[in-house]
Amino acid sequence: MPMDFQILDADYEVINDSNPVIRLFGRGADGKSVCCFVPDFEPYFYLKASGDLHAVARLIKDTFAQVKKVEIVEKFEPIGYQKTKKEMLRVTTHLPRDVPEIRGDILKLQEVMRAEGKWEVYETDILFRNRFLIDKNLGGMVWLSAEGDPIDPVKYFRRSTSGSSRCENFACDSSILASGFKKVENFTIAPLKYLSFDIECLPLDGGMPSPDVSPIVMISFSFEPEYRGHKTLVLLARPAEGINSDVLPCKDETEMLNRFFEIFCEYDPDIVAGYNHQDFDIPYITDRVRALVAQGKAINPVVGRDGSKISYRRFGLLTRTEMKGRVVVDALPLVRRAFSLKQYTLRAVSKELLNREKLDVPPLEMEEYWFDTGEKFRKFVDYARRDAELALELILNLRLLDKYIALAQVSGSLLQEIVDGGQTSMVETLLLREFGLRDRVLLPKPDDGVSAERYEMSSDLKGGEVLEPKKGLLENVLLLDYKSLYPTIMMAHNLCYSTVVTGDTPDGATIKPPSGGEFVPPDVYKGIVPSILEDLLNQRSLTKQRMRSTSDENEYRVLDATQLAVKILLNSFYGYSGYARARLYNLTLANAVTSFGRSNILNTREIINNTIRKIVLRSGAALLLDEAGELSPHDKVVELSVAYGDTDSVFVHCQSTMDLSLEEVSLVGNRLSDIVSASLPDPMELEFESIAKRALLIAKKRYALWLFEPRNSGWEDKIKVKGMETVRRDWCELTSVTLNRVLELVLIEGNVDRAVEHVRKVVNNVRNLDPAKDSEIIESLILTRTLTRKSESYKNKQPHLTVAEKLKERTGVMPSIGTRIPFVITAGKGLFVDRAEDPDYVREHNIPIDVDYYIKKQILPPVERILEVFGVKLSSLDFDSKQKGLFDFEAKKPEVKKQEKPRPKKENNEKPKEQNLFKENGRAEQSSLFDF
DNA sequence: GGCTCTACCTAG
DNA sequence: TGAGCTAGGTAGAGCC
Repeated sequence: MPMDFQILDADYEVINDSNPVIRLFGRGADGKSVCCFVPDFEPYFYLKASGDLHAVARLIKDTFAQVKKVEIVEKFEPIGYQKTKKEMLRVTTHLPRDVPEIRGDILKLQEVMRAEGKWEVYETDILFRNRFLIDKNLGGMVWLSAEGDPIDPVKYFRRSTSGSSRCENFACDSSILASGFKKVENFTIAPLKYLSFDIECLPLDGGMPSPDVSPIVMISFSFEPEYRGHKTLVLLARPAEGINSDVLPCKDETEMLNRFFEIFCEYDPDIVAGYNHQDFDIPYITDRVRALVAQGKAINPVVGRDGSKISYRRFGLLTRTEMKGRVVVDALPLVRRAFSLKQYTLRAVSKELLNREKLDVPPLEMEEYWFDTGEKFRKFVDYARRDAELALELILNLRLLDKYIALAQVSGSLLQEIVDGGQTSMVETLLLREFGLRDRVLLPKPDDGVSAERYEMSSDLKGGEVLEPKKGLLENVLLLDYKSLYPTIMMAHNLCYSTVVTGDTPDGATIKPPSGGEFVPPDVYKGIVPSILEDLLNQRSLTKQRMRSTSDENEYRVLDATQLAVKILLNSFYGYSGYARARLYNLTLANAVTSFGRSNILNTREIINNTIRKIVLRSGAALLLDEAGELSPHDKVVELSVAYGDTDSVFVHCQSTMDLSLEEVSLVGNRLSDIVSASLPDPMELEFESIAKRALLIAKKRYALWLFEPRNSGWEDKIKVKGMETVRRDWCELTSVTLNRVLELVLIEGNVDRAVEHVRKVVNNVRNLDPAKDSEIIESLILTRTLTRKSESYKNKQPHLTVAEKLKERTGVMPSIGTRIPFVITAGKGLFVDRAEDPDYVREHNIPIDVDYYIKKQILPPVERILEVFGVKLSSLDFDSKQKGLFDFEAKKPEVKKQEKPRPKKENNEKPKEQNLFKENGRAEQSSLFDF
């Protein structure tokens, strides 16, 4: 009977020291965990040699015992348009590890052969499991239907010396030896099992615990679905009585650890979650087990589905863990990537995203709590439990994995690689597959020297064009943008590694980008990357189509994640081409893409400003001047000018002597989109996005819009802020709240007077700040900045570095690189960097705040940048001088009624990245402090 | 006050 | 945040 399962992980095992067997781990539709063994797949790579290839082939076979066979094949080289394929050698080895072993030495045969030219090896650094997945057109989270007989992995591996000890603990529900398999289309996700865990250590003197000496005293679990009726479970490293049922007291730490591994394997999770467990808990457990074993304790730390033990590897600062057959998912980096927050402590994240409180036990009192027998002990246990719960809730409630699962499916990379890494592995997987199908070989990864050289060169890569904004407050601004600009440029102009002219000269005309270089047109050779992009684009529209027709909520979510994943992949190829560590790096290509982009946006501006110039609105139609002919008094003439644009967007200012309704402005928007799109090569398209009733343009990459978007038969409005201090995390909340209010008053109510009045009040309140009374006010004065490097690598002092070093002095623990450090500026003399202080410390010690700094450096400059558009001067804001009536900005009432007050509630899965003033919960809270 | 440099964060 | 890219604004600090 065929077995259907979703591929979670893959690797290989060597049988009899001679035959590699692929192992595919997965979860079946029936809920069973599966290991599927696939024999008979062989490792190989390519060699470009010169001279008599038959002789070279013989020499290779004679020289290397690792080589199983050598064949002559016809292949294109990786980069450049080529008229014909070249003969190359495909070298098959016995074992996967033979490939890296001989790839260097094989090149030395060139001397032996006294051959001309330069020999090269290709595809020598592809992991065997990936080679298999790529060649068989499989991939991570793909559904597979496998035929074959059930086997006992223990017996199967008995012949193998390397695998025998491990497979004793083989942990899959079923194993089969595949005789055949095929990919299955299935838009559901297997019933995955999620487990998260968290450890508590007893540090010495409240400092950082060290695995050599500091014991693990508790391990908490959270399960989805339940484990034997438990949603959570807390293991204790000591006996205890009178504790509820979700607690498992053990004799000692060793017994607790053994129970941990037993429960772990019995539960058999697919997803192993935690918060920062990749960097902390897993390495700690690994080292602690090693320390205990060294003391003669017996611990069997199995976590892998194949019976492998817990382990980790450090690459510099980065830690990687692997649990065979499972996927290790650390919620911390996922939350970081998905949400722009001021801090990423579990406490801050839970509060912000789950609206859940983390419980707390002060580090210095942990010992006291642990040895307590009453309330404190129970608190400690609940605290541990809560942390495991929160980690799992983050992943499940926020659906953090959906996107990654879809990315795995669309790109063909394994889920673990995608969760751990960036775009590189996905792009390379797609490239390898497509290059293979088109008989083109791929380069190995460049070594560090080559990457460094390329890195120097990358200054030769120019990016997008940013148009100078028409600064000030504008009414009726159309927002148009190019849908997937760079991918569509690559498709439209056939830009690819395989079409760039580097050697062979094509017959006929070529495509010449503004940046230089030449590319062959698609009828000469259709580019590989453009083909991949085309497939992705088609896949996206098919997915969207299916979304419209499905009524199944789960399927809808999977499809939505899929179309998002496709979009991400579409946009990854350009970046890869200019990435110094890419297998395929080509600045001619990368520059061609951006240069077409730049000339495109400039052309667009030219067309709108000088070719179209005006649109005539007449009986529900938007006409060009030519089409309109003679004008009548009923016509509305709209004058167009591009007010701003950045890379792929254009803001068009619509001016008329008469009032314009949103519907009328839309007519113009649709017409512009049609005209400009028609002038572009397929599939490039300028889309009409939305209308800004008012737009405040401050500088390049800094603006605020009062946006209207069509929503079933009506309009939905919101404020969108880009680049300004309200969306920047290195400004305090008081700044963003104040600025948001100012923007709201100016953009929606058009009332500059009230904005000025508001700022005055805020300034006054800060001036008269009484920190003893308003200790919580400090909250809104906290700035945060990321610690980006080691102390010694900073050339200048930095406020957050000052604070980080103070923290190290006080607690003994230096915050790690990548942490966002909160700080406030305290009163005193001297440089401001020296007056940065930890907010908690300030609160505890009642240290006065530098009120002047907050007024002069935090509130006024950003506010002034906005208000100076209306002629308001800074001096009028700081003092209670009476400066009313100087400016009289009379706002026209918007002709479309604003949507009624109740705004959509902030949902948990909504990214706070995009600021919406009305959702700013800060406003209501702050109003008692600053806004009366 | 203007200029240069470092540092950070954001737009796209 | 040790692996996609560039463009660009603003601040602090040191220098003239």
